[in-house]
Amino acid sequence: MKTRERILRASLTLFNEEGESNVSTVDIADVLDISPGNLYYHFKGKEPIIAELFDQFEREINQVLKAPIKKALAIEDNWVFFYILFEEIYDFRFFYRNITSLTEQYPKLATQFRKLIRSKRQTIASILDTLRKVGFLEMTPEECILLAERCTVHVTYWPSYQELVSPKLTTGEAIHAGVHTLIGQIAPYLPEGRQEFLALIDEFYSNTQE
Amino acid sequence: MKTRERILRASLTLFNEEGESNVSTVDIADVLDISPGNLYYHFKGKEPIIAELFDQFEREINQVLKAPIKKALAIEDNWVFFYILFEEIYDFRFFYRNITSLTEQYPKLATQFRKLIRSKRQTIASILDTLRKVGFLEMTPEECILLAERCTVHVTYWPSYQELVSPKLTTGEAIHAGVHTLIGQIAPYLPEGRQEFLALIDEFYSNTQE
DNA sequence: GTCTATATTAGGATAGAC
DNA sequence: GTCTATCCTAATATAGAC
Repeated sequence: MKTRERILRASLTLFNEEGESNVSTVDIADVLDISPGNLYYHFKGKEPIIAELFDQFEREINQVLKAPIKKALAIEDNWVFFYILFEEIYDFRFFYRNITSLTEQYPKLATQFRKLIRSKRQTIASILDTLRKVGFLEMTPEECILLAERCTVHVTYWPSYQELVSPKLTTGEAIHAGVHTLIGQIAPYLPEGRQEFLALIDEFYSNTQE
Repeated sequence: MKTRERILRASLTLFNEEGESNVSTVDIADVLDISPGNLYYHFKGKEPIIAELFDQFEREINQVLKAPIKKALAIEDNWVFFYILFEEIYDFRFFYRNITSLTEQYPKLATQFRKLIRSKRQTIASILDTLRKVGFLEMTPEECILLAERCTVHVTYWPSYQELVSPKLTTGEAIHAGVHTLIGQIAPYLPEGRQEFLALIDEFYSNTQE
């Protein structure tokens, strides 16, 4: 693998594990056994590294976001959609752990992040709206918009919350808990059988663990 | 006002406005027109300042949290409760803007913050449970617990979300939007009339603006 | 209590040899 | 492309005079 690519990978790992602000250019060079000078030959500093990582994240998440729009969704597809969305976020979770300080330090990120969140909200809203129109969910269009916004907050901040209150969970457990809580948010709009619905999602999770 | 107290006030303002990591001890000394040496006479650095600010926040928020438990609640009292809770959080919002990096840098904070969030969840859960028991909300005890957790995530991260997606809102507008969205989360468990319920909260807000 | 002056350190960044 | 050496800067922290 080329040095440039190795720097990106190592940075992502370190940022996720230690938090971006706790990782210096020297730290990155250290784990790669290259000199700081070498690192600076490839990237002028942390900022361009982060910018490139974000571009990569943006591309991947946009793949995820545009997938469900294509087809009318079966219910289980939605669960899968949220699992994949959370997994993607976990892969680049350092962006979410400290959104505010990152966007303060790298103003370009603020614009990109805002745009990303808007896309997420938009996608979630159209999924919910589809489910509403086919009668699977019983709600007004206004409620649908509010719900989409709450779901957006949820997918954006759940990983941070989880890490704060239960730092010992594995990623898989944290993601499942996130999806479960998210679905719990949608369940009350089912015309009936919301308990059964929540049980189904747990069953689904158990199956994926085998 | 004593210098020690002035340092605390100025630090809180600066932290809220600029973000904790963007404020140095020299910055704090500057706005107060005192020397960095003088600041270090009163506090050994930013850490003890932050620790003392958090203690203060903890005391105040605990006042807020234990209030609603005392009495059976009228519905409007709950709105007021959430307004006050959000206001308190906004007063010390720098803690919430970057929970993760703060708790990484000051590990003591992590423990305290976790405890605080547990109290919040506990209080919200008992409010909801009361409303459930009197039949105002229709849900199982399990749903009640899930809802309390979602509400906790919401009050914890809403300010950050709001600041990210709509940085131009005034504090008052942001808080109202936060309460509105929060109530929207509870509304679906009303046996009936959830639209009217949401309209009520807006009306309530308009009244407070006069 | 408060100041000035200074020490220390860590991180970001570059020049020039290989 | 990579290294070594070095510089610059900002932030933390302390010593000692007033």
